Amino acid sequence: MSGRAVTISEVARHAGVAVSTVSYVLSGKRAISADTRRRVLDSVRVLGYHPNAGARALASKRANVIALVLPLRAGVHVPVLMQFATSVVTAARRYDHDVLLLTADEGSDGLRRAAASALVDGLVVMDVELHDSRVPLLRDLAEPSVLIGFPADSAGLTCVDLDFARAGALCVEHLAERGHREVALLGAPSVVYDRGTGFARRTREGFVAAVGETGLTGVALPCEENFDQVSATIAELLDSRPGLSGLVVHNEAAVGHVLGALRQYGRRVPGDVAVVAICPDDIAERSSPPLTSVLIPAEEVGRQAVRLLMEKLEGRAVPDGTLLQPRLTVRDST
Amino acid sequence: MSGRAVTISEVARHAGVAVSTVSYVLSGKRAISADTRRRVLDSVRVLGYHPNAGARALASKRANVIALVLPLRAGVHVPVLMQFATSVVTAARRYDHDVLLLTADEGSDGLRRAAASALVDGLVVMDVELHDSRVPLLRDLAEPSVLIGFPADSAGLTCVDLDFARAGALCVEHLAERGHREVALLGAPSVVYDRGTGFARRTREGFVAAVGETGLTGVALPCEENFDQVSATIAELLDSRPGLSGLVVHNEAAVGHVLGALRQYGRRVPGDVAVVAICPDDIAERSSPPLTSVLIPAEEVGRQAVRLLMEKLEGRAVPDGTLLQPRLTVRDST
DNA sequence: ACCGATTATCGAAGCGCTTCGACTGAAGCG
DNA sequence: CGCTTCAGTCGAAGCGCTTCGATAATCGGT
Repeated sequence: MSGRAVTISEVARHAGVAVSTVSYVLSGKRAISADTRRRVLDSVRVLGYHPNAGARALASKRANVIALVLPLRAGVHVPVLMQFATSVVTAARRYDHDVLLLTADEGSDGLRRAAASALVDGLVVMDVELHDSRVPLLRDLAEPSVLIGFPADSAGLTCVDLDFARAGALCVEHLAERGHREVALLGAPSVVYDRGTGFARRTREGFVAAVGETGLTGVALPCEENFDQVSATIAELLDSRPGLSGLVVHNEAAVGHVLGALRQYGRRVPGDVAVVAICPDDIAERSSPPLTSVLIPAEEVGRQAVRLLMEKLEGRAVPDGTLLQPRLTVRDST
Repeated sequence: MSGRAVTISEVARHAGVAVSTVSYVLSGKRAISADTRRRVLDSVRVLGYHPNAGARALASKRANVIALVLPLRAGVHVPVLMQFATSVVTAARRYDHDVLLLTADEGSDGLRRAAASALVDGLVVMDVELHDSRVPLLRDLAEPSVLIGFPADSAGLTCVDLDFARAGALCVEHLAERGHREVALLGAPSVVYDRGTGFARRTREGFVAAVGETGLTGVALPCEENFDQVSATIAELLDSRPGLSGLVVHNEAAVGHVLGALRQYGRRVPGDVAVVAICPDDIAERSSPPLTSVLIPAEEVGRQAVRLLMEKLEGRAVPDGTLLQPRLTVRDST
């Protein structure tokens, strides 16, 4: 129950200086003598001063808050989302910014409101689809934004993402190196492709292209997320392609089921079928056997997104697209 | 690229009224004639006016923002966390509030900073442990807060949660009704119990108590989250307790593995072993067979937390503890 | 020892909003 | 019919901060 909040003028009085001097000590925007600085900082500490965010925002026209816009869709793997979110928050704090959480269900209006009311200085928009309704708005919003994911037309926007095409290709190349000749991709549920979700489609494209380039045989299939359907898909696959010996799984919710189904049909991993997953490390590690995988570098994507946004807030120019290179970790499944 | 933001005085000029009149139209705090109201609202629409959040916060001493404090711990199931988060955001928006995301890694300082700088009007703190270091701070913060989860000593705090003890008991009662005499609880990883996580311990207590009351035989075991360890635990369990026919699983990450292990050892569900899970519906539904389950009503918990916080912000008194009653959905596993 | 440049500090003017008190005219009342 | 009452509106005073320009005080250079 601290009483009324301490204001800058109380700090000034306590330190025996002008209000503006306190402000300059705290912001560092003008030279202040070492002696004065110390006295002011002491007073700040003694009184427990915290600048009032609203007043600061009003006077400086900077809220020091960025918006994080999350999707609320089926088929996006939530833990990965959460990794993005926490890395965005952590990164933002390093730039002395806070994060306001906006969810997609308020739609574009939510973005417009937050931006127009100067609640936030900029936006990080997650899980952008190929034809995303928020994109036109972002394009002509006064506030800068950074997208995680690439829309079909990314002109005039700043986007960051893992290079999913490369990730898909990397998996194929790894399997090819291991001597596999016939491979398959089990991807997202079909609804995700239909919706035009960039990362799913791009992974598939990368997979297909790499299959061509390496001279392998391969199919890419969507993959639902319940055990029975996964099991049926696997059964059909094993049946129709007896030469199949390599599997790429790009579906966090289904990897466990895939392994279960293979076990069910008596296929050993990696003896009979090698499996590469595109998923977070913890999932790969707690599977049996631990899976060779390409992880989504959520932490880095979030960090880069914030860094780019901060650069834009400073008025600096930034590259339009940033594609992070995937890395494959070999474990026991290939 | 909307130019400079529209201010209330531009709206006032456009509508031919005083600034204060516009303010009263928008807030409804004084009577305004129907005619004036219409003119003002028209101007607001035409000009695309959005009140400046900082100015509003400064003048009214209300930011209309609440903080959502998320944990960043292992062993908490992330999708459930996310459900909480989105329901908090959605609920807050219905009260015309936004949500600032704070993560636990900033610790208590983060809470203090957000509160002291008047960035937020109140806090919702998720996943509170029995002995949570944030609790003392919350207790004497000027800003109201609501906890999701119960600390050991909840005096002077407002807490909401699912009644996990009841949830554990409910599972046992259901198995007893189905005629099972010997049951087991597979809970969280042991680290979660050691940490003093309320929901894990309370579920176990409820389970144990109900086993006693119904006259069944039962054990409660922690459960790690990788397949091989789950498989070993199940093997040992089946081996040491041949009469075992009912399983309660309170571990979202492990349910899939549990079913896989039972399949591996030739046990049919529910023929040989009945399984009840405490987990979100989507996990229960996409398992094979679909699991009888008690779900964590994340949506309702979040909504209630926000409601309670809003009541406190209005200065109304609220109950200290709110326990939500669990409901069991019968599916194909029992 | 005087001058322009520098350095350190102050005072005051807002930033855009809410809210209080005051004012006006019309309605209600005996 | 003069008086209160009240609905409807206005003007102005802040809210706590940043920032601009001004003012002293200090300094090296000559």
